[in-house]
Amino acid sequence: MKHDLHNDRFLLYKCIMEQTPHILVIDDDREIRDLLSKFLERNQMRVTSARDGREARRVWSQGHYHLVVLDLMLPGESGLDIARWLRSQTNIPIIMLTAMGDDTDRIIGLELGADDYVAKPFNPRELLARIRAVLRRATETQEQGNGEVREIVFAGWTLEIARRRLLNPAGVEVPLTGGEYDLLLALLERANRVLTRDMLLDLLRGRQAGPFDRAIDVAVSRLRRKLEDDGRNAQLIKTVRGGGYVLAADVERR
Amino acid sequence: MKHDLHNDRFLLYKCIMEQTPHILVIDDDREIRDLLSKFLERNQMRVTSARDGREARRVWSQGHYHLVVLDLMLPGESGLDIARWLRSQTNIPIIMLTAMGDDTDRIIGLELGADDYVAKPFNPRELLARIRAVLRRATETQEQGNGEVREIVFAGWTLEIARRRLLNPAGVEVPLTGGEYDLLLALLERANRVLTRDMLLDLLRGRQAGPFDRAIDVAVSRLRRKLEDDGRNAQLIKTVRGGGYVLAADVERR
DNA sequence: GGTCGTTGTGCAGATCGTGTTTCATTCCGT
DNA sequence: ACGGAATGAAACACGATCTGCACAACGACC
Repeated sequence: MKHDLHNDRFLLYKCIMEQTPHILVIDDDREIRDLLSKFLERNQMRVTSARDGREARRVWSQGHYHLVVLDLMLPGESGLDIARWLRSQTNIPIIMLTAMGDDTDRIIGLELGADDYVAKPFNPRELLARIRAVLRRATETQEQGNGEVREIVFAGWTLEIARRRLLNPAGVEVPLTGGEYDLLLALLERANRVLTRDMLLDLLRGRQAGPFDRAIDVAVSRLRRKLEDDGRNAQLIKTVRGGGYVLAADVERR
Repeated sequence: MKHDLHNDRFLLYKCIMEQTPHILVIDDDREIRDLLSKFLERNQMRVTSARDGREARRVWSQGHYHLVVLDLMLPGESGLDIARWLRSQTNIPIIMLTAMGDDTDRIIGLELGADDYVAKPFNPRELLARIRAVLRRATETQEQGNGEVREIVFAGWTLEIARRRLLNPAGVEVPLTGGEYDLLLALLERANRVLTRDMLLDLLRGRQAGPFDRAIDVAVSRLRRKLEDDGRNAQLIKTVRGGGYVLAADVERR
């Protein structure tokens, strides 16, 4: 599912800026808890797990969570009870793990206020997708009027975050590829600080630089052309020989 | 995020200042009433329900509502009668629940001034999305002074909400299928923001994308053709490679 | 049961983005 | 100056992604 690559990047960015989402997994099966921890953590989420209601409540009181993954079938206290208890505390999003893909379960789950449910046995990737969808819905509705950064202005240019596009000083759109946008954003966010190729590569692609890796150079070159910033006597993106690149300009966040 | 104290206070504040939307659900099926109450309430809405016209009128006179969800098929007094009666009282937004594919009902309902309709059996999330959309339209224009949004104008085209139809710049109707209308509305409502396929699928069908899901692509393609917006150099619906689609145009709500 | 309209899937081809290669140019220490 | 290392930029190549078409599936309506 390559097509949500940019969304992944966006999530990554948000994680760094705000806080990576923190998931509470409640399941009695140790294997599942471990599997989920590993898997979700590999996908930029923090995970805490609990084996039953008692542990869940204890853990709950000690941390802040963004979403709960809850097994409906627990020994002792039922998952439904835990859901009810959670609901009495907050309106945190809940994803239920149910036994059968039965519609009855779904209705019950939704009545109790689950935001989604996943049938067991489940595919971790599917659960991840649903977690993301639920988190997205949760944040989308709340950050309507929120004072987020909408655009970044520098040297007459404007980068619109929501639309992922760049306007030149005359206000005309200059089309950027995904990679170019990411690079520019990375530079702007650390304006006036030198970024090594390693850092940029790690930031943008999450990989290490090979021995003769010119990827960043080329990306910078292409971005410079679009910014009408000639490479030899570049004004905006200055190269630091043996060091990396700096975006040299006053930036204003709005 | 939602569950922390700060945000709870904020929500509380919002509730008091703006009033959480108050929904009146009119349906004879007890299960549906309960399901909707639970589901909507945990999505920050107040819900009152009535099982028939008599109860609806009684409840109506005792409270103040922002939107009505109305089942068309009621025993005794028809849903259409209730809609007519509601219309004689106010211009409160109405969302109709219709039996699957009953086109006649749909037409009548829309002519009576329903703001949207949802086919039964429905996905609660889809209904929620539509409720939010209708409420958003209603309040947005209220703030601008005059009444409800009747149509959305963009790049010369006009989308008539009440009649669910599209007029080209010359004023001629271009017939849209249900899915095409929904897609266009979803794009218009978030104009100039990138929507991933996941989001669109979630918004339109309440489901998540499979690994080779081409549904959205095709839908966009077909919509583009009707909008005379050639795929390769599309002006209205731009594709964001690896990201999704954006409707790029100034939109005016009336 | 047949037909039509709508929506999803598979496939082939076109397009676009990005890394690599290559070579010219610049920088800097010697 | 000279030469090696670093950088800029054009050309190329490959893969990922998008589009359009044809067809299949599905349900509604007659």
